[in-house]
Amino acid sequence: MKTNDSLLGFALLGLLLEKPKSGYDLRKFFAATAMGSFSDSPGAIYPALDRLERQKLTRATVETSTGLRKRRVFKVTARGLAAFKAWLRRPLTRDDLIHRGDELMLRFAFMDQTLGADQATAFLREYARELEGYIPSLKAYLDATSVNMPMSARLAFEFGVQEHEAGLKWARTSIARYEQRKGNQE
Amino acid sequence: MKTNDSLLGFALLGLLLEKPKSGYDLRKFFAATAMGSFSDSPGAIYPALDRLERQKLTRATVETSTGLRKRRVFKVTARGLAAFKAWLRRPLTRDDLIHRGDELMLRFAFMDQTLGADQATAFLREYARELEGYIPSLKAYLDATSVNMPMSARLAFEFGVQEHEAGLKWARTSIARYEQRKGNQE
DNA sequence: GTTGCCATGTAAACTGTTACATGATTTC
DNA sequence: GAAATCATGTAACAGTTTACATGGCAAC
Repeated sequence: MKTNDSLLGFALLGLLLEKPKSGYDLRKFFAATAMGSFSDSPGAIYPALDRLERQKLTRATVETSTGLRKRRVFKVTARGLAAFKAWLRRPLTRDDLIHRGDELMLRFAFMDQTLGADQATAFLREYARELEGYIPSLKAYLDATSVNMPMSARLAFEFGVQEHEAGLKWARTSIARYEQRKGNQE
Repeated sequence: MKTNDSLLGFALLGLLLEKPKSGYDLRKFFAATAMGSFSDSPGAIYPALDRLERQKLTRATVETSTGLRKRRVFKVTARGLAAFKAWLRRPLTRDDLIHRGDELMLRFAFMDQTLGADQATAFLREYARELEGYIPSLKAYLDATSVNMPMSARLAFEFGVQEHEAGLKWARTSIARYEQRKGNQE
């Protein structure tokens, strides 16, 4: 079921799940919100929409009613929803932590909407646990190798460590917020 | 002097400036250190080295002496050093902050070595100042739009804000460290 | 009747991924 | 002489950027 390796495809699916949209709507959305780091260029979005449709993850219907030029409005199919959920549920690896932090955040952002709060909380716990293992090993590596680095190189490396530490802190307070909300609802 | 838009090209220049190396050396380095998020695949590195050479930013000399298979060892030319410095000195824009954080860190990592501590400190000050302007506007945007977001989407957005706050904190302590070192040397 | 916005699309160039191919030399 | 390691490279494919092209309608 390996859809498409491009983050853009999943971002589009997630946005289309909320409500069917045209390519132009999506472009405007990306231009307005600077979400993730997706470009609003037609040369990226229209081909990506074509790919989704070829894989039958979306289906387009042409609107002429609106008076303006014809719009192609895309809806996510059942197959598309399944592929999207499979993406959200992928196991979290250390490699994701190191090389695909953006993708993890994108997945999490859509999780509440699509899988519910419990799954979102479980994801945060997994994320935190993985960081708890990774950060010490990264620090050990830094200590071992940074001795003869120029100062700015060492500081840049430390920045990387601190980013992960900020991520861990964020995950913990986020878990607490989910639990708090759950407590209030009962 | 617009070299090459690929970060990899600049990363290679920076590493070659420290000491001339072969493609294989560079691959091993990327494999061992997971620096930035550069791949150690030959399909990325050898073509990138070819590009640098075509632009006369590096020059290769073939070694046969080592006994093994011939190595192509790359040296940065004067032109290459100039292009590299121009890259390091590019003005820092808000767009860099939002979309090219990795590139800024890579530039900073090489700064001490190539431009000296004073320029590196100046860069940190610019970075901090730009963040001081950007973070409040990002928070205002978050407050305005997050009201009707699902919780996980709002949290993902907050993560983005907190990453920038961690960056600001990092920049301030890094400036202090440069100043401290300068004080000690005098 | 020209400017501007809505809305779609395409073509060329560049970069990176994956996977394969090759040649030489040391080690067992 | 088989396997491992050193070292270089290429071919096919996917995705993005940039820039251009087009067409209809609205407003002035």
